[in-house]
Amino acid sequence: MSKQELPIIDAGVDVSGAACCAPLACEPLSESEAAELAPLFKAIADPVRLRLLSLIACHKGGETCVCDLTAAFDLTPPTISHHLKVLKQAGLIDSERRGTWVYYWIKPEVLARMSALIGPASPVLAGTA
Amino acid sequence: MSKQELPIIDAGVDVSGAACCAPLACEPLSESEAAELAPLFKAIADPVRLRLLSLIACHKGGETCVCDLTAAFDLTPPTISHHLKVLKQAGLIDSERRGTWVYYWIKPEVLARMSALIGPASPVLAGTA
DNA sequence: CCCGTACATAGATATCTGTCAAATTAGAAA
DNA sequence: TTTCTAATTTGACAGATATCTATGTACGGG
Repeated sequence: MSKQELPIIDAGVDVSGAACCAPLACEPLSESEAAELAPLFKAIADPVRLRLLSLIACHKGGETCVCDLTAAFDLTPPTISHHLKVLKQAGLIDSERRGTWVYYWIKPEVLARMSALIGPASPVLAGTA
Repeated sequence: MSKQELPIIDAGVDVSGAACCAPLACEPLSESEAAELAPLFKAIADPVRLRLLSLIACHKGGETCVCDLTAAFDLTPPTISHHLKVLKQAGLIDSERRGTWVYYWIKPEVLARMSALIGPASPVLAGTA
């Protein structure tokens, strides 16, 4: 948050006085906000993890055991376990062991926050549409 | 789309007849859908590119010249150019050269599609909330 | 035409990431 | 306890990625 409050608006003005760009409209993401949010998107920026998330979310009851997830891919159990760990460490899912099996479920609030951030009403990404 | 229509629901049933999971609720992402969508999220899964997108989107008039973007970072112009290329190849932004400067703008439809996919009303990620 | 500025490309390199095989932990059942 | 199954951890390795320097291209002004 140190060099981020520099007047970005003043940039792009050459000596002739002709600005190359219009000023800002909404408030852009700060460096620290971006650093905080990027890992969330990185967690779902993989086809396997996207499908894992989808499979977990679509399960009636809201939770899925790892055995079902592993069965849906050509990948080895360690690889699935790795991807689940990435999703969990990002805060997108949570898990609990019950007996032999481990169950995973999604945390919808986090997904909703990410969705809102890139959605049409976002205060940091409000499009021109 | 080959092995994806396998009965995932049947997995997780052990010999004792006790299922470890409930069946599916909504329709999960297919392998090809995930392969198509993941690169979109990968494009914004970087703090620099997230801020670039935000800076571009927040610019009044809907477009920004590269000089402004480069000025907002500690990175070299080639690095910014690289990230803009990644965003453009993913289809999130577009650009045009006008005289000396090159202008970038976002494509809100694509962002909106991504937002809807992970949002609360998603048919492939409908949460338990 | 030549020069300077804005931006992109090419090449090099250090780091990160996805995957697997092998070993490990946790629980259930005999 | 011993054994079997479910899931995770570890270690290794190939491939991707973010960044830089150096070079190239496009445009405008003398």
